[in-house]
Amino acid sequence: MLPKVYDPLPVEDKWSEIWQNEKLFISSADRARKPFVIVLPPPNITGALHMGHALNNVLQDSLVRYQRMTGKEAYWVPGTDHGGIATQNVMEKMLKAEGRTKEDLGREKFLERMWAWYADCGGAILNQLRKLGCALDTGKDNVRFTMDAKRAAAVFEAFSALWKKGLIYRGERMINWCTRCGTALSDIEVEYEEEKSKLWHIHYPAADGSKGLTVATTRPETMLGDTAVAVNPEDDRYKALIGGKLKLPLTDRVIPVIADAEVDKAFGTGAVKVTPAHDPADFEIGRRHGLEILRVIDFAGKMTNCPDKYRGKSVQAARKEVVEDLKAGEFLEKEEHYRHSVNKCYRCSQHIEPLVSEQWFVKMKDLAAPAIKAAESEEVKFYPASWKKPFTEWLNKIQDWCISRQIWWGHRIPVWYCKTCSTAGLRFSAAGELSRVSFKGGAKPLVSFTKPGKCPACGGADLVQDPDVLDTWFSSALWPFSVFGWPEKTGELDYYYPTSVLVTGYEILYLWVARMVMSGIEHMGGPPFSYVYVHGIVRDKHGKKMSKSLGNVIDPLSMTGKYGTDAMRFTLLSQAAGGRDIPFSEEALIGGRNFVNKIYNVSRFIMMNLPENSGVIALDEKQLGALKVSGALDLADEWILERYARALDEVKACMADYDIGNAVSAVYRFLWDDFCDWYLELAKPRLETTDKARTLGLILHIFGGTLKALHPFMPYVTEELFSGLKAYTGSDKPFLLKETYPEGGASGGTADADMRKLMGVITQIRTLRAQFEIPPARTVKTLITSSDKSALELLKKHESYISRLARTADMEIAPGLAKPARSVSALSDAFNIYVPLEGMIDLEKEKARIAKETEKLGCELALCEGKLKNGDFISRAAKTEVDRVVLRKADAENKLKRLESILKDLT
RNA sequence: GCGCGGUUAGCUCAGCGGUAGAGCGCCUCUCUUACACAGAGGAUGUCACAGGUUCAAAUCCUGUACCGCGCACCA
Repeated sequence: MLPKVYDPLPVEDKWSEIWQNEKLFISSADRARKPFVIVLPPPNITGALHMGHALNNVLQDSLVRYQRMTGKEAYWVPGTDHGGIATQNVMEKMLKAEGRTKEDLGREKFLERMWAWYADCGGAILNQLRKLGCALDTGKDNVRFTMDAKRAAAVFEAFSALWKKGLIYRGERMINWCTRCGTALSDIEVEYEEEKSKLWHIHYPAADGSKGLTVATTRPETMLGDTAVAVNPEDDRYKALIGGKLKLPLTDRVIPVIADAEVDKAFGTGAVKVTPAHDPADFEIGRRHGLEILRVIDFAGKMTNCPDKYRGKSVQAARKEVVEDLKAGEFLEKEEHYRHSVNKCYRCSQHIEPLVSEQWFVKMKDLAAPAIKAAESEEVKFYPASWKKPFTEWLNKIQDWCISRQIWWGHRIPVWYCKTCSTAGLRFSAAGELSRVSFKGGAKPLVSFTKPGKCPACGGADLVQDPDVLDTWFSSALWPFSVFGWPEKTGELDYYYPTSVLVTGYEILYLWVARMVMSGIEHMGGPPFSYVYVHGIVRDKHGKKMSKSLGNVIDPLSMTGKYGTDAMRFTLLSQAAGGRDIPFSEEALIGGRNFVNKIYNVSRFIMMNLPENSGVIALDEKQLGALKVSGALDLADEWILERYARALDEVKACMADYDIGNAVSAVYRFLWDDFCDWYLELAKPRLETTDKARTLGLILHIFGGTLKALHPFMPYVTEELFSGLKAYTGSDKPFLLKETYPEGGASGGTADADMRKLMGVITQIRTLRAQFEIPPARTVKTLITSSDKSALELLKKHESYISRLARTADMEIAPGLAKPARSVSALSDAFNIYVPLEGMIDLEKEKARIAKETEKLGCELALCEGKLKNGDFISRAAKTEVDRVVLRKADAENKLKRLESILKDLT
């Protein structure tokens, strides 16, 4: 005897292993079939997968499996991402726990550790993806890594091509510097957070001893690097001072007052201290006016180039001291409370220092233009479409991309320098490693994948590589074609590129998606995918972002362990609609688990009824067709086939729109509401008769098809149950993924309408029973009458449905039946239903029921009458609508009349 | 400041021009031989607010409020 409750774990372990061993998910460039390709957004090898990954992967898996079953050569390309700064940070933390730093190890040893970590963590991630049921082949030769040899070749090719086109350059610019990570970041890697702070008003006296002026700042410590004060040229308060000199407090420097139209007269005091080295806006002012760039904060976030007392102090400490000293010197006019946003590193949340530094950049304007066009023309189409605008707007405002990172883990910049020729431009650390390069100092770049044999200028062989690595997103940007071996012209590349759809969260739309589109167009001549399915973020149940510090992280694997993978997939998918964020709670998984159990129990029910060794009994399409033609099918059979077809049609329509959530719930509703609650209940008695084989055949046909239909969404339970029924369904395919997705093609016959009539009657009788507290086990006598003879015939013909599902006995179905005394009544369509209840009847209760019903119908009638009296409605509304209202009115009138007569008889 | 999304049953959300829906929760009855992770029945909403368009508005338009998220500026 099968257990009553489904146990997912052994099933999942079994199938995930079999699927991998059988190489079920591998794809070959089969030119006879249309490809459907998704490249997996490669997870960073920073640790375990989180809920967001689970959602992302479950969505992709559903698409891939569905497309595979509808006949496409579906391929989901797996891989992992080295994850640059994020992963290096993980390693640094581990080293810290050992009491060491990466410098203790040195670059080479550190990288060895990183590769060992990749082997562990990368493997673990693939394992987790397998557990989620992902149709990814995780075999060694199929899994890519953003830093493996082929991807390294792609990175070099891209860098070199952009360099040759003059799109990559090295320059001194204002960049975002994370003092904790010790590296430059691109503009989109900075996050902003509102913080309470102060606005300090500082008086700068004039150099000649006159009054001077007052500036307002949120960063007093940067005054040590001021090289001017700017005012608006139209500002009458300061016009006289323009061109004059000010004495910079706390220093012995004198700085000019300059006029710049960008200065907002209304903000603060209307006078701006200008620190070109440490503020992007000031940098621009400095550039316009040829101001000196005086760096007072170094790469470690410590003060430098300033009076001794501040030197070497942190920015925070210096700020405090500077404010105190200003106060002591009576330069501080006031302190205002002020809220403003501070820049934070997206990887470590520490403050970002804007500083001027020499870095590698990619010129973006020319690359962005065709990408904007692709989005606007919908060559690349977004789901939901609302992402198109932010996407193009971001590209329109794009700035050059800082691609160099001062970390060790990543693709080393493929640029070499001759020690002899470039001495002035190179700086070495104490350990003898090249630590910084300056083109301003004369370093001459040689772009090469491997170390060049000799310097083309002096013939010397002493060449060193640029110490920096590339932004991790540089290699990610190439992913949709690097995975297929680009720049080699491989068969895979030719067959699979461009890919079909990219599934990703909106948080990396600019970091990743935009850059893939640009690189695809630049290097491959066309966008890397035609659709971008943008999903939301999985949040906690209060809508808060899950984070370790908040302690609200839900681990997907512990959830699948507790509720089963299929349950979690179902829950995520049904909530994923519309690309919005998903508030996720453990309780939500219960619904999914219950559904899985329901499916399992259908199978269990079927198994219990199957004759042993019967061979194939499921009906195929041909047999069904024949039965239909010969009229051998019962109304319920016709009905369930119609509902089944309609559900499948809905799935098809939804999937075409990437509306996976609604596709799943269409099958859910069909299986649970139609198939289980009505059809199986009606089929039960027939399983005791000579109709058994035919009924079982139909059940197997539909249930087998439903399992196929559900398989893309809930792969494990469907595979397990389908395989258990194979001997009876006659399937010759080893796996559901090899089956053809069932087709709908609902015909719109009369079965549904007829069945609705019966269901209405049944529901009414059930309601009466419940309201008059008739024990479920007890049968009741029931009379059904109507003036509609053909409708009565329908009931008469299917009397057994009613007696079975409403537990009636001695039913009388005939026209003109009088309401028996001491009976309760209900209306359904054209039917009057009477249930005699000697002794049990509560007259007042029945009267109240009928009164309530009468009131409802009265409202309905009034509504219809109101509409029909309205001349505008008659003349302007669609004719079908007017007809409908006329019918509704007639129906309400008719029912009211019947109720009235029932009430009269009620004594 | 600009933009995007949200505001519907206690909770989470679907519906997006023709009589308010689902799941969970709640109440009543039932361990009826697939399933109590179930079945049957029930209660519950001026669809944020104000205008407008329309014969008809939760649904379209405009504005307001509140919530969330981007982007920019914040000296």
